Amino acid sequence: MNGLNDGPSEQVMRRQASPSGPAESEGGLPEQAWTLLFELLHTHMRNFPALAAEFELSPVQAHVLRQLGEGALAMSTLANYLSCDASNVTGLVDRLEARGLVERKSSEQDRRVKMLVLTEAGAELRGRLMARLSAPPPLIAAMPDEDLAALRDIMRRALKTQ
Amino acid sequence: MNGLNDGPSEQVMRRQASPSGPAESEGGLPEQAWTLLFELLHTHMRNFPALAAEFELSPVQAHVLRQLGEGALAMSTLANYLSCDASNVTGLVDRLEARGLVERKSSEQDRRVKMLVLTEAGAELRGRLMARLSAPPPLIAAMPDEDLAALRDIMRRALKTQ
DNA sequence: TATTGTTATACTCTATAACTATA
DNA sequence: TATAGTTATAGAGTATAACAATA
Repeated sequence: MNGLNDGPSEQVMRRQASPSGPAESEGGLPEQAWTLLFELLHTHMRNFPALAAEFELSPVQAHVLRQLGEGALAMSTLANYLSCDASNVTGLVDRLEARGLVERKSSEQDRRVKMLVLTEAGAELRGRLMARLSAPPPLIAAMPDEDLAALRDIMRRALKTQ
Repeated sequence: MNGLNDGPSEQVMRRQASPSGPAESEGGLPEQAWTLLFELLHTHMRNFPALAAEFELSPVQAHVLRQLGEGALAMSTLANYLSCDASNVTGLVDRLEARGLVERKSSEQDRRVKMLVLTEAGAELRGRLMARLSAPPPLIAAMPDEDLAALRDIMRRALKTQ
């Protein structure tokens, strides 16, 4: 188990929206919209370790599995993706390899490079992880269809323009 | 420095949208909308350690400062908020206290409890951190006003209903 | 010479378990 | 007895620095 208190024994002291950001009414339109998204975002970030722990993965390991689904990746590319030093990736991959989730394959073109690929077990675990990650959180699930469609269209445009 | 490669010496190998989730067209409206938001979310999550490092904070320390801005918090409440064991909070607060950012104050009502408050320096740092966190990311900043207003209104409704 | 990955070392974050001081 | 916080210990994530193999 990882990243969680077991019991619901706590006095929760729930807070209203925006426990952190500036008043939502401040700033221009981008700030107003972002401040609200920020809420959802940080709630999700807070829950991510617990979500990864459901699969007995650390948050970083979950990121690695997520990324590795796209195909083979050089260790250095992974280090870059994770914004961490290459020396970390060695240990990170050691542990994933020990669990039989990934494999190192030496590159033929450049024998310094080691490519990472998911094992069958790794791909299976990744599939379950991705399904879990892709399940809309309650706040999204509760939205009316009209808002969901608008949100989808807005995000489609934004990601396309990017 | 923390959580970052220094140079832009890497071959970036950028990917298109959705490096992870299921096809965006799958599922119902909630899944479609969520899959797109998911993209933005994980990009933000990936950058969070680097962002915290700009203030020489670990990601967790940044979360603590963010949360502590709302007022005094018992150590146990903070542990609950962070979804971590109480024993971690001791060390976490030790380090923040050593840097002069927070203070422990014994509660008068229950002398077992220690309340955490920001010092003046802590409040100042938190202010700069929050300003940085609240700055809309490029993807949001580039949205047309019409989409921003719609997004804001949708999120307002969602957070209110919650 | 420069780059890829490893090893060595040190610090932070995390968990569990045993302890203390209060309640 | 139960709870809030600490201490002790161990494993994982992170950084820097030095290194081997390869380019």
